[in-house]
Amino acid sequence: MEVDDDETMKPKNKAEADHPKPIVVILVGAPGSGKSTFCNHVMRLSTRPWLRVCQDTIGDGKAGTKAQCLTISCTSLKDGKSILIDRCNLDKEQRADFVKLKESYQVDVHAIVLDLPAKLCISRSVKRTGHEGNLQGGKAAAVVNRMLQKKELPKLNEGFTRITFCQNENDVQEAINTYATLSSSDVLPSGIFGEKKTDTKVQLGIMKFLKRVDAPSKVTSDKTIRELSIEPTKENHHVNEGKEQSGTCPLDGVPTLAFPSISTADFQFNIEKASDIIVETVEEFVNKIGNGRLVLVDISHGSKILNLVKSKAAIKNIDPAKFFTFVGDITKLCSGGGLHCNVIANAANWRLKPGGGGVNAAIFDAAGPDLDIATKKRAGSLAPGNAITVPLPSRSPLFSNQGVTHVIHVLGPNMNPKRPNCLKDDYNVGCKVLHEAYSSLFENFASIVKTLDKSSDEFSNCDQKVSREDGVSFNEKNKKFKGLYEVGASNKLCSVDGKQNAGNSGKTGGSLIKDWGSWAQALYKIAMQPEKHKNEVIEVSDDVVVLNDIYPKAQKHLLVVARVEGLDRLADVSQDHLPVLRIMHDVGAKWVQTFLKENQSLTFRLGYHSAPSMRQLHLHVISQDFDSKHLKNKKHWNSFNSPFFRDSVDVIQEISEEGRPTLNEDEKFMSMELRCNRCRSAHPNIPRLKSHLLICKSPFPANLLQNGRLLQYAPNEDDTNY
DNA sequence: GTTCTAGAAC
DNA sequence: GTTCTAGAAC
Repeated sequence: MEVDDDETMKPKNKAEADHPKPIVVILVGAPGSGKSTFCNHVMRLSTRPWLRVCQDTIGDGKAGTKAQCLTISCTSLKDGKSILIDRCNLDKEQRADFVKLKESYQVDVHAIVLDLPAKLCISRSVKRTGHEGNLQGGKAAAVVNRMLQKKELPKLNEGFTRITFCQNENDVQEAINTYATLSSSDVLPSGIFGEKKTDTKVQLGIMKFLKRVDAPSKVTSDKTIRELSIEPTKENHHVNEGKEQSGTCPLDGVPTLAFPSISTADFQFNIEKASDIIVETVEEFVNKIGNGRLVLVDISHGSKILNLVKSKAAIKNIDPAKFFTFVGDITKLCSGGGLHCNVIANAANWRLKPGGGGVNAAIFDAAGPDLDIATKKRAGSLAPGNAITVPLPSRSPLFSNQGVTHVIHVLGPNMNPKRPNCLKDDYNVGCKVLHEAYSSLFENFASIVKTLDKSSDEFSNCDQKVSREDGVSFNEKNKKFKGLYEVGASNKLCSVDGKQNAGNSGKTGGSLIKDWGSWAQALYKIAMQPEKHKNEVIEVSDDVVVLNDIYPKAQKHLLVVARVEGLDRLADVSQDHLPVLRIMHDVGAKWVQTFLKENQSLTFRLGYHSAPSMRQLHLHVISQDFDSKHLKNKKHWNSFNSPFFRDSVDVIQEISEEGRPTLNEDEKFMSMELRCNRCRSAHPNIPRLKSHLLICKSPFPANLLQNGRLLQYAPNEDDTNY
């Protein structure tokens, strides 16, 4: 791909050169940060017509109002003059009206953030005399301090096309040079420049969730910051190789789809036609993606497709907050460009295979082998004009480093005779297929946004911050409990008089005493006297009683309770109990078949809690949707979705082979991070997990699919009509 | 097991 | 200010 060495882009046609677009540059900085100096330097050196709009002097040399600043800004933009908004603009609200000029006048709006040390601003303010804003001397310190407290750094989603952060004099000088040398016809690339990764405001909760409670300690040098910016010069790419920063992308809470131009590279689709289709389809979908936004990304500064799309989108008046173009590497938008995109589109090949060069190779490469595996689970191929969403496993570097939760593979039409399914020059079909491809892509994204909307207005925290690999070894046994287990096992069949000691029954003849609270006796009482609990019991036999869990943790949640006196919990089980365990399993499995006849989409798991809260051995028969208002906390989740839950089939096998079951009683299982039982993605809290569960359609992990641990609908040949 | 609630997190 | 967690009481 073509890469411009020059940061600026020259106009692509004569019309553009004849009518250069003015730009709005909003200075953001405390008093004393050097805003006026910045403006003066730029205006002195620049050949472009500029107007400095300074609220301190706008009223005939005296302080004026924001409205006056806006009026004069409008007039200047109409005259083709670029403007420098020289006021503090420290919070979003102060800037908003000026950012809106972008829509009214179809101009780029840039921010220059003079984020210099407070001390410096104060000392300059204190020292200076004759300041336009009458802010000097002793009171300056207090004012600057107060203003800095409510400082809100600008973000792209406010509507800025470009933001430059300056944290020291060198940064300022560089920004002055950039703007001073900007001719009337030059256009600066979009994006965030010069942002210090260490200053990124990452919420503590998120860091904690990532198990990176310590704030990032690595201070990046100024040079490094530039390398991490989105400027994709060859040199930068080389230097920056393998140096992505992880988890430090600003979280602005907006679901964002980054997508490359489909079919215009290797598939040689006409760029002019492609740009029309992109803009048309974006226009069609921009109001169907909720609070989401679409970003067309290209790695090259001089990208023709980006420029074409940008200008056509402006003509169509597409909301620039909902759709914009971005120069950067689509696999490094967060770490390299400061733009968090939770979803990225891949210009895939029909086999959905890695490699081949271009975006496809880059994305598969950056995502690691997990993307290939996850893709294969979804589909083996893709037809032109289609798109398919693949949730990215959380261990993928693209997930952990860039916050990408989904990759949408898209296949566009091919016009290249050297590639499969070439349409030759049939643009009638080609345009239709490309439109379909983008439609399908945006539909996929819309459905992701929809599900995220359900979960929270603070979307970004949900999936993006998930990154850590499991820190807990599932097979690790807890020594303390293993010891207790052995005592329990040695006391097998030790009878307990529950009636005599209802509140404190336990094992005698050993040191292990299990103190069952009075509230923990309910199942025991029902198992012993089911006739007294006819309303609760749905099946009773000599060996078991079956009842609905009164606080079901899923759509279907039954308990099969053993009617063996003294068999309080799994720790009490020995080979002597194998028959009753098998009966419990069979009864559970029979109920599953009943439920599956009603609802074929359910999946069930049968198992025991390693350390139950309720007395009397009971088998949980639970559907795997976990769609229940009673599932409220981490313990609820982990008791069914960590090694704490022991599958009935495994328990039976272990007892048969080793004489006793493995217990995973350790409290650590209850505090494990909340991971989806299907796709294994981690979630920060129960509400977010539950929102995710409602939409996750991933297949169950391999370990659950083995040994009959999961019970699912299997069509019976007798039931078929053919 | 749940409910209640303080206080932490957002 | 609201949401969420986690510990105590039952």
